[in-house]
Amino acid sequence: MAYEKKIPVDLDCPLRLTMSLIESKWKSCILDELRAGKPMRPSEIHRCLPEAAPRVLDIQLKEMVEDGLVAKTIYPELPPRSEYAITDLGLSLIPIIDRMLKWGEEHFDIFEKKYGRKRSGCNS
Amino acid sequence: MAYEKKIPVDLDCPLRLTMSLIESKWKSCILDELRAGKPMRPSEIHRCLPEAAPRVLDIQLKEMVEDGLVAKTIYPELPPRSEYAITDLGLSLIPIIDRMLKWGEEHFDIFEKKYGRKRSGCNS
DNA sequence: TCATATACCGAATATTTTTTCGGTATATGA
DNA sequence: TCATATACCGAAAAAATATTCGGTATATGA
Repeated sequence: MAYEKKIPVDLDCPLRLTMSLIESKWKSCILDELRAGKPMRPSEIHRCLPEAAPRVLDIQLKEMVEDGLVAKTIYPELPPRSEYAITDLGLSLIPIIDRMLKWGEEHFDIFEKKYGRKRSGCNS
Repeated sequence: MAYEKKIPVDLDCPLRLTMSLIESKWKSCILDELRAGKPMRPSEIHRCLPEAAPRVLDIQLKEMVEDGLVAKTIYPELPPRSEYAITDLGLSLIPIIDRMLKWGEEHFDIFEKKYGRKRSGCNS
């Protein structure tokens, strides 16, 4: 099968474990989108994270389901409909996401000055 | 030059900014090693993180210096000696590292059961 | 009829990250 | 003398990740 992670998560140490669950480019943003608890359709998530290629979101959502951070519901309709919702486990990561968000806001200027302007991407 | 990141950090959103500073495989572990404030020599860090290839630590330390998370002192001696110490900026990330560490400890069992045993790596 | 939207997947490509290997130079102790 | 340790770097290979493209199937509305 394509796109299978060799080692699903890193069990080397607790820190690496946590990191490995969220370090893929868009996972933290996905959690941030789902944090409110409202289930979202993939297309909705895509629209919120326009910088991310849809395929990557597919893959990362799938991994997050596998890891138990997100739950998927498929509605047997046509055209197809499915929804992703944050789980309790995923929710327990939100305080971490929050701190990172806050840290990023507080220190944005330093890095913008240092490495240039540009700004678009995810709407946090 | 080899091993230069195309985009030093991700300025798309505050969350990605923070993530991009620490998402490389060993950066969070390096911060965790340096958190106490005691400057460490590269060889010392290597010994604490035996799973990491020395070259990677070199590279990631260099990036962290560039990003301002870590400060480097070179002593003009022979054989060469240098030390890396966490900066105030790096220190401000420690609460995040801490939460991730704690989360990892609290949820280790789930993932160990799910994805297998194995345990070595960094000594947190 | 035809473009659009839906969710998802495989394959190929591109990019990034990590790792391995070899080399610089010099001091120390066996 | 010789292996070892020190810090660091470049190049190349390997591995992991991200991206792009095209395809499945079907309902809706123009």
